[in-house]
Amino acid sequence: MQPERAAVKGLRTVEDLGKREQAKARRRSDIVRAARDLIRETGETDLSMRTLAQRAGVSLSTPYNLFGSKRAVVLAVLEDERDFAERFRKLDSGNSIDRIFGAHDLAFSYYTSDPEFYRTLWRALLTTSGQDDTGLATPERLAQTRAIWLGLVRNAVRDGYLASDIPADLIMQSMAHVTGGALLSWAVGSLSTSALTATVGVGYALCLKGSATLQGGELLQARIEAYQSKLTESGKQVNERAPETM
Amino acid sequence: MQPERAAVKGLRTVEDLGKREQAKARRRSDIVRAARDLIRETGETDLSMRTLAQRAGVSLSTPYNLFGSKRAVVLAVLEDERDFAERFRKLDSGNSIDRIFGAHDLAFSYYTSDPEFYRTLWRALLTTSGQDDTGLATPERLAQTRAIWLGLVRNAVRDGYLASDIPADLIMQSMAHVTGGALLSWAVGSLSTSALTATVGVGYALCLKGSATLQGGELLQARIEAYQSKLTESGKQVNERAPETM
DNA sequence: CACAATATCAGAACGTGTTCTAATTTTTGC
DNA sequence: GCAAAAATTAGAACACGTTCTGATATTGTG
Repeated sequence: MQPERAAVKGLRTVEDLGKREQAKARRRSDIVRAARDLIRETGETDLSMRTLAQRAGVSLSTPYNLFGSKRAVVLAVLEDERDFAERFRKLDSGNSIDRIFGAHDLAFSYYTSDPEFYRTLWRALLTTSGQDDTGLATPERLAQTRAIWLGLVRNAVRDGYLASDIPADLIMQSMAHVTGGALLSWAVGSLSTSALTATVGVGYALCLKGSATLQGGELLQARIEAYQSKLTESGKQVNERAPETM
Repeated sequence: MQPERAAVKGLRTVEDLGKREQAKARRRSDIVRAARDLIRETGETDLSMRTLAQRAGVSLSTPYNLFGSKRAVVLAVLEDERDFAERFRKLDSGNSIDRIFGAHDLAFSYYTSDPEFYRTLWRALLTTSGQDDTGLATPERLAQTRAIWLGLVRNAVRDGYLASDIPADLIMQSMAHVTGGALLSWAVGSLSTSALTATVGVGYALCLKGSATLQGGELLQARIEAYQSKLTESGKQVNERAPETM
């Protein structure tokens, strides 16, 4: 609302927000950076708002003024870290099925490349009570990733890999739930990092194969078998526990 | 360990555990009952360990002695409430595909019949830190439900509804993750109670259809369309938000 | 420059899950 | 019965997320 008011008064442009807003932005990024560094350093030790404020050189009240809750801070860290949309645009390999799983591998490469970090992040998101309206992601991020994945699935339909009898929305929603369930199991420790990507990949492939044409079915079957061999491979080292829900 | 020691000394049978163990069992059930009643009454107001102890007529330390954590108490409430395995045995309708979705409807009827109660329960499970080994369910319960669902899927394979090229374990795991993701979305409030059962049903059907034979594919397609109409029906009243993860 | 608005600050405070200590009660084993 | 063992108890304590209050500095406006 501030920029709007400023625009009405004709004193400031959107780029130059005045010293007040500049200082706020600086503090905001200080806090996010401090949170990220703290998680990276202490790892499993969950970051507390008091140590966070101290590290950011800021009062305990300030994060609450600027973000509203610890959950919001963690969310900001998550979005600051993941430039998924940008990196996503750079990948255009193979057919529309390949591109779906390319996006999947890209998305989960964040988690598998730094498991401690993202596990702590996820755990912090789950632990802090969601009494405010914020869910597990920012509305903007939600809309963005939703649009991306919906486009991917629709392209697969367009290219004749998926039949059009089942709405792309439903398929995408099931895939999203597979993601959520797997990440939940992973966050609580009952799904190993080495099995994470492949497990979700199998889930995606199954959901998609449910509405696949003959042509798409072959590609998806190959995907499933590839992920399956990865699973048996990693399953030898780590004794896998059963999934949590049902 | 105690009953084992008693059996060695030959003083007590398994049924008669001595007054000490009897009193412990009584306190245990008192605490579980008090927790259940408190959630049922106060609903959204999360139950605190102090009010719980007071309600159960017990010290604050006792729940920690007998259960170990708040999470464990909530877990006990959940298991005390759901006699799924018993009620499951009583349903034997139609073919093996029908039976899968019968079990699904039964399982989720718990949630939809008393949403406030189970939402609070789930939220308490998520919120309390899982630093101990307990996940989202007791190991025994986990093994039990896992065996049930694995049997259901394997029966569908046996009856020729599903091909055997994809292991039943993988299919079941994907279904479990659909469940977990949907329940997570539901717990944080981004999936409405009216859409819960149908949404998960579609996810199940998609996962299964991914490895279905022609015969099974038709049954599953019918399921999907039935759930789909339920979703558009309930979607008119409630404005649905997008799923959280991905 | 001076006044008003705004934001941060230090710090206390509340309620939470959890742990700990010392005292007390209850059961067990002989 | 009596001593030992085991469990519960009251209560303080700790760290946490969050909120609130009043003081203090910083910025915008005339």
